Amino acid sequence: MLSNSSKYALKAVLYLTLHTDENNKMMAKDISEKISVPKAYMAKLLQGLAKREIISSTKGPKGGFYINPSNKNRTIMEIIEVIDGKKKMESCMMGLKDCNEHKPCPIHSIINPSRSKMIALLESKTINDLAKDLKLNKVFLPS
Amino acid sequence: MLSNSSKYALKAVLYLTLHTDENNKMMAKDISEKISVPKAYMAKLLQGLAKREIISSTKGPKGGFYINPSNKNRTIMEIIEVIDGKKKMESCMMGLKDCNEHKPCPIHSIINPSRSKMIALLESKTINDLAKDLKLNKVFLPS
DNA sequence: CAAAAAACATGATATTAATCATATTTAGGA
DNA sequence: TCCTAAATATGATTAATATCATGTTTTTTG
Ligand code: FES
Ligand code: FES
Repeated sequence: MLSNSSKYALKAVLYLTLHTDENNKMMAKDISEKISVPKAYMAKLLQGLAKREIISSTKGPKGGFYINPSNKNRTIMEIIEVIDGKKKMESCMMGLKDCNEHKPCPIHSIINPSRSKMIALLESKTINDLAKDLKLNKVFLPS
Repeated sequence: MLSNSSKYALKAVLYLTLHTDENNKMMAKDISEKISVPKAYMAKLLQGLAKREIISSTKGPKGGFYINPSNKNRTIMEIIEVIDGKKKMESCMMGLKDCNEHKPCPIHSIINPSRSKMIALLESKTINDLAKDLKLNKVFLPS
């Protein structure tokens, strides 16, 4: 439902939101250490996120990755989509071509209401929302 | 969240529930064709399900796989657990060691209520429940 | 009892996802 | 301007899933 890569990406984006801005950038290597993600893998993910403008980056000395104000308004779902693709979460869990009320699979009624709720929330919450919770110590980032 | 193998297993079990009993058994090959699952893979899955007594089987000519009355009371979750293992569905979606209210990850409050609901339903619905829906044409099995 | 038909057990291959490595480009500072 | 530090692009390796193949055991039937 959520790939490993998405988890790492989300962790990284939240970490960056808490600890960086235009004049406090951070290198891939350091981020990877802070959130315990393999560094080369982290770098690749961050590059992908930067390309899609989920996060910001600058090259060269004193460069690095960071979050600027417009980045903060991305929703959680946007991050997941960039990594896993749009439809992964919405596809039929039993393998029907498309998942809908009109021709539901046997577990559609079990899965779908909860999943829809979940998706709606992921689409409404921004990374800034979650960052606020983190600052208040209401929630915790995996080591 | 739900492996390919689990999907196939669930499809197969439901198909068997509709079309077999002690004196109407079915071979792996035929089941695989009916539900469009590669036959060797299907056979392996069915053997695993039989070993854990999710379905029944007999060897030799006129043998095959089938569902008996006691098999029918298994829950959907039991099938998923046999294939994917117990904890796969309950683990933290961001990678925290354990998922609980006491030390939640940033998306716990988004994910967990819906997921708990889903799990509870999967644990309460039996394959017989779903088979009834199928008979009434309320739901449909993937080709 | 012998032969054949089926599941069973086990291992091999292929595909995909995760991880690693490295050469290229860009930007800052001496 | 040249050196160096960083991201970027691209591809290679490894690990995990999914898929395939084959020999062994059990049971029915002639
Ligand atoms: S049709 Fe299968 S989950 Fe909706
Ligand atoms: S703590 Fe992460 S999903 Fe519950």
